[in-house]
Amino acid sequence: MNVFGLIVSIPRPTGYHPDMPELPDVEVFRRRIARTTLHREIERVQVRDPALLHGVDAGGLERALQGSTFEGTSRHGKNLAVDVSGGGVLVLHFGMTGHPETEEPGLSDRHVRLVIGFSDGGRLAVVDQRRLGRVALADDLGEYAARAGLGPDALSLGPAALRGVMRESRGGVKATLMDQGQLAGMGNIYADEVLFQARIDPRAQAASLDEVAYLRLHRRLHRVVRIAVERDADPGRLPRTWLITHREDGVPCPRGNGEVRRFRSGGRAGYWCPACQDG
DNA sequence: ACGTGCTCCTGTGTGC
DNA sequence: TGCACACAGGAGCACG
Repeated sequence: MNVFGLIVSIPRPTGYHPDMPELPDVEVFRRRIARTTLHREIERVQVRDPALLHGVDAGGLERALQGSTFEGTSRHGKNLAVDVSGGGVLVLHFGMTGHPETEEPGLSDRHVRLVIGFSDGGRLAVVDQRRLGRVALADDLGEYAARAGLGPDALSLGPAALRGVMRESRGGVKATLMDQGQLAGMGNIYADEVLFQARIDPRAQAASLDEVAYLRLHRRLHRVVRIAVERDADPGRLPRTWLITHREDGVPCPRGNGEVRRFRSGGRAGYWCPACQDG
């Protein structure tokens, strides 16, 4: 290894993903939008990328929003809804790389896909580099969730309900956790995190776990989401004992047991600690 | 009813 | 310097 090899091998923060909107991230988005955009008259709607619109065109979105105000927010899984005073909700899904900008958005940013301008000069923008996000209208978020075939929000499931979902599944525990039709909100990153903290082998069949493991799964899911939201889902502020900042094959386990391993399922990379996750 | 693999999409890093 | 390719992963789809 030469000097250049040393330089390029300086570890960049692994697992740092500025945009990976899963349940905790979307909850942070929701709170920010609730803090900053309510009760302000919508003056203009600028659709910069119609590809994000689902079931509505630019004109329809403009008619639904213009002159109205946002009056409240809700979240279901990874979907965020903003109540529109004229009726209905604006539903936002951030795909893999999306996020809302509520401060002074850099409007020249070419990744800005939607700008909602308020009459007081403020704005709400949707930024989405990879254009996998979605903007839609619905009567309410429950109606949208039903139409989209989403299961209950992951946080709304009690221990017995989560156990029920797992016991009825014939798939893997990680795939079931990420199945938005069973429970909505878990993505690749947080599914790995919850399984790591619950000490469950991600390759296990969902129905094969013992009762204690289901309880751990439920408890850890809630705890992981709560702490992540408290810390604005900012990986840099999450506990260093979490897997999320150690998503790299061969690095030491953040809990001090062996090494983190990469595995693949369904074309997706996952990470786990074989020494910790033996349940 | 599962998993797998492909597609959408853009940006980054790596190998030749 | 460029070209090809893998990878990132949310979600929907065809396939076996």
